[in-house]
Amino acid sequence: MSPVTDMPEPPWRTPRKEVSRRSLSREAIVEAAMGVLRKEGIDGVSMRRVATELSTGAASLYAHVANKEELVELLFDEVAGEIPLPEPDPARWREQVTQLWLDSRETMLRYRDIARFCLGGIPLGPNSMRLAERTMALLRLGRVPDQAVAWSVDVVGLYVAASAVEGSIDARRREQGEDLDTYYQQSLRQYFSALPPDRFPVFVSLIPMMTTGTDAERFRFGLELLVGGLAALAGEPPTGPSPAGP
Amino acid sequence: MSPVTDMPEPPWRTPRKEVSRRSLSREAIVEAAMGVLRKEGIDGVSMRRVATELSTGAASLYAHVANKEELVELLFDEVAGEIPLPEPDPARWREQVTQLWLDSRETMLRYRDIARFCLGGIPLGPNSMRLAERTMALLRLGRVPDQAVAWSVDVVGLYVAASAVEGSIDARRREQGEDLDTYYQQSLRQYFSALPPDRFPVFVSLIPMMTTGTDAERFRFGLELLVGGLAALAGEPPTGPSPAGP
DNA sequence: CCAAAGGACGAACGGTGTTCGTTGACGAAC
DNA sequence: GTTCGTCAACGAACACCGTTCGTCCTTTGG
Repeated sequence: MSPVTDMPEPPWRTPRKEVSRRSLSREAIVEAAMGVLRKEGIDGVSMRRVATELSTGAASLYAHVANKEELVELLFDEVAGEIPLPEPDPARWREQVTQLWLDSRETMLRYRDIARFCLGGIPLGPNSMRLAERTMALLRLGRVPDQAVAWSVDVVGLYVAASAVEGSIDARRREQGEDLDTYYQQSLRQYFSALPPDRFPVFVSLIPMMTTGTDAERFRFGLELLVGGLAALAGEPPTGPSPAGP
Repeated sequence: MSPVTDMPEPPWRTPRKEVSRRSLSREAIVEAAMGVLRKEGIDGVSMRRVATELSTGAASLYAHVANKEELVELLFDEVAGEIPLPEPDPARWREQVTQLWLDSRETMLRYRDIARFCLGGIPLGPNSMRLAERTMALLRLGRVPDQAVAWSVDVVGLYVAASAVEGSIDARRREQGEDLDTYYQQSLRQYFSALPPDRFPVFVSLIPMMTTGTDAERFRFGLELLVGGLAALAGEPPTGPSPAGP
């Protein structure tokens, strides 16, 4: 069409080599998708969008990836690979497992709302399995009963993922404009304040404490509830005044 | 087009009354959407699908509902209204709050994957607020510290919703064919068994316990971890051998 | 009785995941 | 060296999705 593209190939260039046609690969697709995920979140990762990133069409991806679900699985496992794993130390198992779960949430959060995948199917990729193995090893080192170990990895995984999803929503709001975040918080507080105190006495009286603390602090509160329960199952004495004391 | 529809109205019928045009309403839309939700899950609830159920077009819904998000909010609150609320009894607060959260999960599960909404924005409808109020009242009755009460409703809500989402996936598989469910379980067990035991020693050794128990049992395990933690914060003595003992 | 108001609705816009049929380049066999 | 089969690349299309626009037509207020 345009004169530029209508120009014949100059003779000193081999006419049809370019960048070697067979350039697409599973790794390239995952890498491109990770870039989109990082920039725009999981909703930005569409087959067309990823294909565009590789300057091709969506149909081309299906030669390397079964469908979008499989692509997301690959993405999640890539993220799971970035979670730092501790070297198990029996004396510090409780601290280590807590830190591991904190790191899990934080790593997921670095990739926006990728955690939504966890809640739609158990992660089974190699990195996810490594994570599960290490988690179970830590709990067993802490003398947590076997049945509790087996269930905890699922139960706590659910909680971590759910918290990461909630955190990603707040993070999105925060980055889309600092004002929008405070506006939202204010309108929420306003809605709460407008509740009829006779029908919601407890709720209204606790409004100040509901908007207290960051997502990360609330997450840690729940996490320590869970880990504390596991420690109790392991026969450890309860910690002193315990978390979230006033 | 067809001869049938081309027929003129018979004279003994008032020509343009039919069923009284103004028939759409917010309630009718929510009711229709609830029907679709019950039958096909939240993914089945599209504006077009709900409109078709009311034998109209999608555009007609927007006069009564701002957008799909608002419709889903209304749906969730409808579901929240079906959760049975206990009459608070100080002596049995722990049992009551446990039962309340068990009922929450079960009620959500009756409406497929509606719980996915919880993880995309805090429910603020009247029934959701009633639920939150009652939950906080129970915890306070149990002498749980105020800050813990305020955070628990969020933290445990996250866990309940996440577990309901996971449960809905299993439920879908179960109803789409009993065979498919057992096939999935078997192939999962097979995948686990094929893991190299030298790299996944703990995981492999615990495979039998990982596939043990129903979703509801696993949920209860985590729930009792959380409630136990809250009871400890309230200064109550720990329960005997505690949940999930072998 | 007429005019303003607003619900109903068909059509369209720009997106989505996925499939189909064709093209064209490569490696192997002859 | 030529032919042939295989398979990645790809454009087009299908069936959806949420939402908006403009128009019709009924209902209501004056």
